[in-house]
Amino acid sequence: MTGTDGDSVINTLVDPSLDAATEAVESGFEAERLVTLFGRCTVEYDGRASSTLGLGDRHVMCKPDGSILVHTDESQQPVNWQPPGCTHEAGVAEDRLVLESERSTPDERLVVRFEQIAQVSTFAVEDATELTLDGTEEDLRNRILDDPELVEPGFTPLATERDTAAGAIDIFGEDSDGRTVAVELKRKRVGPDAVGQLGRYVDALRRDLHDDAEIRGILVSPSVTDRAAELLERNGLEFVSAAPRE
Amino acid sequence: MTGTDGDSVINTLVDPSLDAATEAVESGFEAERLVTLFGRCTVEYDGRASSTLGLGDRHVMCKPDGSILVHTDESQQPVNWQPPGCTHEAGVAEDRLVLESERSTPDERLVVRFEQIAQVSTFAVEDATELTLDGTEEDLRNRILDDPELVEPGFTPLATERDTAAGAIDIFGEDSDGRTVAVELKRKRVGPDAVGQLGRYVDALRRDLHDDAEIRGILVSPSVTDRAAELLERNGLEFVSAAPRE
DNA sequence: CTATTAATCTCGAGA
DNA sequence: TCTCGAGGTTAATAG
Repeated sequence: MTGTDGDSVINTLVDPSLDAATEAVESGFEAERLVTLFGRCTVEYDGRASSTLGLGDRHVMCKPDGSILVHTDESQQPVNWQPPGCTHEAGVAEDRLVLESERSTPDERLVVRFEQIAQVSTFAVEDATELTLDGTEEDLRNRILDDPELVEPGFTPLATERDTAAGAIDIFGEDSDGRTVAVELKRKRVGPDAVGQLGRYVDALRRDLHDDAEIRGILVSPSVTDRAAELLERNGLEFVSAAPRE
Repeated sequence: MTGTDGDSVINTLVDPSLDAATEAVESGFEAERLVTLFGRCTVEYDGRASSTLGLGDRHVMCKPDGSILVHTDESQQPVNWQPPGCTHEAGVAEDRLVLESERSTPDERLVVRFEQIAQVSTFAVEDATELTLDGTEEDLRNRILDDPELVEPGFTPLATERDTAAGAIDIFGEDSDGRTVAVELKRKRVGPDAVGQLGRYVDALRRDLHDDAEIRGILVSPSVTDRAAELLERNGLEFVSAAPRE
């Protein structure tokens, strides 16, 4: 097996002694490596909420940015975690490897106690590249700024992220009759919440502009739910179907 | 090293050959084990959105429930993933280990191509216990049902999850004067969205009950933002401060 | 720091 | 299957 010393890309121990495991984790933290453990453990969390998790086999990942993830064999989401910026510590208590992760603002603490450690690995990670993502709300905005007729013939965008007392309007513009138009963009099918958001912007515009001119609110998304459609109708708002791509 | 055969709790290969790695991953999928890989790879995703990720060292976890997670050394969130229910496949193409994860409704596909594989592990996971979590919205609801005076003296809960055309009201009840009260609960400080939600419930009640009786809407949370407070005021809604615990 | 909103949000419940 | 709302949401961005 390669990588039993701390300078290798990988350092892996299978069924390690308590001392060997502790030393591997500590030196992994020290060297700012990605550290993973697999074994039988309990987990306690206290902070914004609090939780306990009884004994079971879990996969624990500690990242050099201070985040920690505890995964079971189910679900995309970790069963417990801490966000980046936490301080990790490894120690031994009552003959068990104990991982502690803490942060402040808010005060939060995660403790993992291993009854049995099946594997410890530490990895040196080199990753220069970044993700490029398409099909976001920003793509939908760019599509509409490129071709405002997707909203309606004669629509003229005047600003993006135009600020109001209720928040920023995605696209602020006017229609062919010179009426003010607030456009709210959503990349996918939306429910009543998005209609409420648009309604608040239109209301804020009416108060901000305090004139009697008609102000239109248009929700642009691939589709809306029935309740959202009702709410649009009742609030005198409009809907235009458009998607971020295709 | 223990666990080089597929029946052990762990099966780990460090710097494996392409064939050995492929065989380990395939037998891990077959045996419904938790499979992890670490190595230099690219990732492509196409589905609800689409993304590409260039070469870099990443940790990949495939769970027996069909989920897959690709982690870099930063961030709590995976850089790419698929939800549970996907079909995993491992294969070799152009001298590289390729993992493919697919699902339908919606059609989504994730492809990981390894240029170099530093480690492959498969784990047999036994985990009978479930997480217990405190400090949730349900805890806040139970607190208030135990002691309705937390809302106000004389408040009487009549139903939880009371259905309206706009959705379910957390706590439906009446005040000491017999007026209908809709209570919306939030476990933490809230913004304008929660006020909109409460407003929709109250409006729906007014339409559903179609009488002229006054209907009160009360938001219960630890605190509200300034804009939320304004919006409450403007919509004739009320706020009571309470938290899920302490 | 706080506030606001997007997200391949995820997840669970209910129809 | 879709819809809806909670979440220790997380993450990014603006103030």
